[in-house]
Amino acid sequence: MKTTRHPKGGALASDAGKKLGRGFYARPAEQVARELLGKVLIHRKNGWMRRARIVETEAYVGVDDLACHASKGRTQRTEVMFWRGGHAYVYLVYGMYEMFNIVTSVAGDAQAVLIRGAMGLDGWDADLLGPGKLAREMGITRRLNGADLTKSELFVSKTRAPAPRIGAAKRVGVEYAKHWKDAPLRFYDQASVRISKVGKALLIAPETQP
DNA sequence: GCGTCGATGGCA
DNA sequence: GCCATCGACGCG
Repeated sequence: MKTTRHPKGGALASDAGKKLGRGFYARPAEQVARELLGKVLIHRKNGWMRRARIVETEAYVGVDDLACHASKGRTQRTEVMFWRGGHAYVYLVYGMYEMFNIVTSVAGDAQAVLIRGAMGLDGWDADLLGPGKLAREMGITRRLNGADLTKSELFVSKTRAPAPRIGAAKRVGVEYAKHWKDAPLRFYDQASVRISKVGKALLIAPETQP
């Protein structure tokens, strides 16, 4: 892609590629979480855009998954998780960090993928490893809760990326989730420099293709 | 490099 | 009372 770069990193918004469509998101969270690795997340604003390659995700697989917010039921906070796939679910944790998730599957089946890490593109040298930092640096706030990624200025590019070598591990910060706490639903690109909190003990056998 | 701890506010 | 977190601080 031919791009004009912003001095601090980022590129002209007009150079953004096509958005992934509903079909991509209307599938189980685990599959979407794997296939999001290597894809490019874009947030356009004021004629410019920030692009980042996704390197780490986590799947939350529905009301039966005790780590999934939707397991608490359909509340004001979890409402968008019950919408059809492709919407942003953004919420606040620990009083200061916004978590950016993408709702997946069909309406009524509350699954979502938490975007945990990415690498800045277009000369953008931000630290996007960790969900709190990623959302903050990409300017993703609760204002975008419920946004439709198939139509919004926030979206994932359809551009084909080389399929990364995928590692799986247990999810972070879900020790309370009883028999779900060790489920291998965190996925990461093994070629990525560093992944947030990937302890050796957490690693499951490497995998190859989404 | 690693363990511990506090910040800070929404939520059930 | 708990968090799908992060950064500062103390080690030695």
